[in-house]
Amino acid sequence: MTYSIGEISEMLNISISTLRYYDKEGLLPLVNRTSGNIRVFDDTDVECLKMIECLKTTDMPLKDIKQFFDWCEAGDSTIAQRYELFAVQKEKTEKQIALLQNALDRINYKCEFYRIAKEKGTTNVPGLRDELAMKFLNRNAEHDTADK
Amino acid sequence: MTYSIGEISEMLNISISTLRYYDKEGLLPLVNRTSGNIRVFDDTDVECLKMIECLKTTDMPLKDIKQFFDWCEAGDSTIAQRYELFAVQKEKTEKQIALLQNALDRINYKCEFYRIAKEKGTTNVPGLRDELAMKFLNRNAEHDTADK
DNA sequence: TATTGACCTAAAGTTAGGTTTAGGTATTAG
DNA sequence: CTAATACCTAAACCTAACTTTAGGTCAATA
Repeated sequence: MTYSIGEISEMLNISISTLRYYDKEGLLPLVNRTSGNIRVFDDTDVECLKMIECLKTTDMPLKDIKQFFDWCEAGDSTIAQRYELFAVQKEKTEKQIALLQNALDRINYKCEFYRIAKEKGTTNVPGLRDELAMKFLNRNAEHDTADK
Repeated sequence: MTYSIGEISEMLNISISTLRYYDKEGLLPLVNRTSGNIRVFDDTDVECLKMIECLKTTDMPLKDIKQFFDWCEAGDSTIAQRYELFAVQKEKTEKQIALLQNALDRINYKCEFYRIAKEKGTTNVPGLRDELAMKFLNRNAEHDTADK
């Protein structure tokens, strides 16, 4: 199966200009062209793009993704580097998930805090501590006092 | 307890120039100054900065973080908006974690693939499929054929 | 008193990862 | 044959989030 750039754009939800940008940056070294210079994508190009999306999700910079594809092109002599790249990315991604989980816990606490504050009509809820909200409350109280 | 910008920078591992940038962008509306115009941070400023770090982890843009602090300053009339902000961010973060987990699964597969490829000295490992590696193998094979 | 180190501002510069624009080519439907 | 649509390149532009630079102030120390 082959696809035009427009079809790939629809399939993978990547804008046409982004696909061309990736190509220009050397991230799609295997894309063929017609005699009329038009890009022809096949299923393995789709695999490449899915790998790009996967690595981009983990915040790998495009230049590192390109490095990976360059190593792929270079052949079996670069297997160790490629292994290393994924081993490092695995570590980074696990850390990133842990950080996000931590952030999510704090956000859940805030959700709960504001859910109750919404019910009560005030952030000054006895028994529910929120340093940040308290700071603003105190600041506003000082203002009010100063105003008098 | 109060802290200088340098102490805060060390404590939270945020560069001094970034702290000043946040202040300039209005993300630290509550930081006091000495008579000599020097910033004096207190523990609630530390809380603010931790909240900024938390939200930044979840990829919230600084302008949205500023919006949150602006709502905090505005007082109880913005509780519903603040609740909504955290509810939305909770959803986004859960999705982001799921995406990352998915990417991690693929990366783990790649690690395993390259661990074995490293052992065997080739990516052409029978029984272990890797579309991407195969593409490069085939391409190189075509090259070799064309070269003859 | 002089120097050192930490602080200040404003403004320019940087980087990644695109998008937009301008001008042109290729393919297909009527 | 021609008009519409999809494709092409090169180069300029854009945005977020910083960082760097240049020129100056403040505070403690020798």
